[in-house]
Amino acid sequence: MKSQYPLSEQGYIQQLSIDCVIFGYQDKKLKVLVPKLNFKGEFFALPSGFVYQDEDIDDAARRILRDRTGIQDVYLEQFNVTGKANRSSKVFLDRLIEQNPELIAANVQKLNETVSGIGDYDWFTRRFISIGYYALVDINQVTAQKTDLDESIQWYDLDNLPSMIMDHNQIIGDALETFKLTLDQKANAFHLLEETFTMKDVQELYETIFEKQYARNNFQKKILEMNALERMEKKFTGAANKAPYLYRLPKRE
Amino acid sequence: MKSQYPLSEQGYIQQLSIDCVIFGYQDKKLKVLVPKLNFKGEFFALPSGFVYQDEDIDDAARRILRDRTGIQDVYLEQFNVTGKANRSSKVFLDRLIEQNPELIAANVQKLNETVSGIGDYDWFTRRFISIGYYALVDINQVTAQKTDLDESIQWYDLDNLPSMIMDHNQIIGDALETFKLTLDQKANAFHLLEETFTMKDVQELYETIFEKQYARNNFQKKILEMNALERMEKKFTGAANKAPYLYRLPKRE
DNA sequence: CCAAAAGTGTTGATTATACACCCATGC
DNA sequence: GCATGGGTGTATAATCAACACTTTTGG
Repeated sequence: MKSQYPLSEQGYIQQLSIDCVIFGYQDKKLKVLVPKLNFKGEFFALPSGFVYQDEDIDDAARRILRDRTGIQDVYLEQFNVTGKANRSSKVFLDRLIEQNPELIAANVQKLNETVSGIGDYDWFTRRFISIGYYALVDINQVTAQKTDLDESIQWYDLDNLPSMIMDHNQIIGDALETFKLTLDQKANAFHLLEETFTMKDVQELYETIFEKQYARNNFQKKILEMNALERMEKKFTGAANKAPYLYRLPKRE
Repeated sequence: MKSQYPLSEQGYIQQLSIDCVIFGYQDKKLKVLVPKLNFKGEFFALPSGFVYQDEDIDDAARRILRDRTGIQDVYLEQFNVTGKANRSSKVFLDRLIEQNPELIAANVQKLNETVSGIGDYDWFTRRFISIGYYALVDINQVTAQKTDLDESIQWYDLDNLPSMIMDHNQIIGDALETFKLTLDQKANAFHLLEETFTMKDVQELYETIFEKQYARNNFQKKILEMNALERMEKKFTGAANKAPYLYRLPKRE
């Protein structure tokens, strides 16, 4: 996926980037998958990328997720566009170079090997319009893999995010806001759970997302009345109590 | 606002356009302001434009509205991004040229005088990502003015729109859908009315938008409970009945 | 004083929340 | 049988829609 050529010659649409906010859920916590860039200094950046000339923007978002995190076939929603005139990664890149002075050395080959190689400085520091996507993934099903670009890629609790480059913290906030605001409408929170799940799982998820408690029986009614779930066989856990039903999203054809 | 230079040299962001859907309301009908292009043939196109390098996308949308329709200071909302790989105006432009063969004549000066001058054919027929904005305007306050680019600019009933170029009919549909879906949340429908209005005006507006009837008293309660309106003095119409209160949106500071 | 339309209060239905009960499960 | 947690039914509260009544206005 990497290229010897500078970004400006790889057939991308100019000045347009896609930023992906990947939400996961575990232990009653909402989490975001955040890569840490493989440079000296603390540089956390959302999985981002550009759009090929012959590629739908939705496909670009999926490709970026796949290449950067190893995650395939996830639920995706576009949530907004950030387009301030002064929005560029110049401040971030200059700070990065300052802390990684070897990058300006005449090691041209190495520069071009890194995707954000400083050979692309001019291209990269132009003003960028960013289309934001959020993804909802089953954190257990997915094993995020870092690329050469990343020193690490890790899940962070939503209330304990690292300080990120540019406006990426802001973008995460916008993604969360849109997710919560449209959740009832889209009924998409289930994508954060495993393929099958109990009603208790759903309730705990909702309680985490909206930060409030629900009554067990009424919650069950509300969810089932959406007719969005398929009831499966019971789940025998070995515990000394009635086995709960399992549910899943109906197979999409 | 026009330029002798081709579009590619005017400092726009490449392959990024803004399309504006301007909603108005009159005689219990929702309307959209649609310019008809000043060429032979029936070419209806949303007011569209591009984003300058040093310009916020929101500002660009406002500028496009102002330059193309004469409308200033309107309520604007970004609603989505259309980014299919095969999205370009090539089909439309070729049809336009076919019906306007004089455009390919060697009259270079005239070509460059028109904003969509065919001198820009290559630039213009590239794939474009479109950011959609919808505007809500007071149809009485606003007198749309056509530019040289337009043969006419006219309000069309939403249920009687002309067949438009590219995916512009689709974009209008998306704009309307988002408007309706977020209306309660944003409480922004009032921007379609005059500066002051009666509760009956509001009710008729809502009945038009949602295509259903409301009970007068309950509707009044619902609207007032939003606390979004300021009650003014009464409106004496001369009719032999109780004068209704006037309302307005509180002055924004 | 009357007709017309606006404003507001009151009732009834619907829906949402709280409470209660029963059921399955493994020890 | 009993403790535990799940499923479902019922009562209560709150919300929303329907009805009724009063007020204002100009003739």
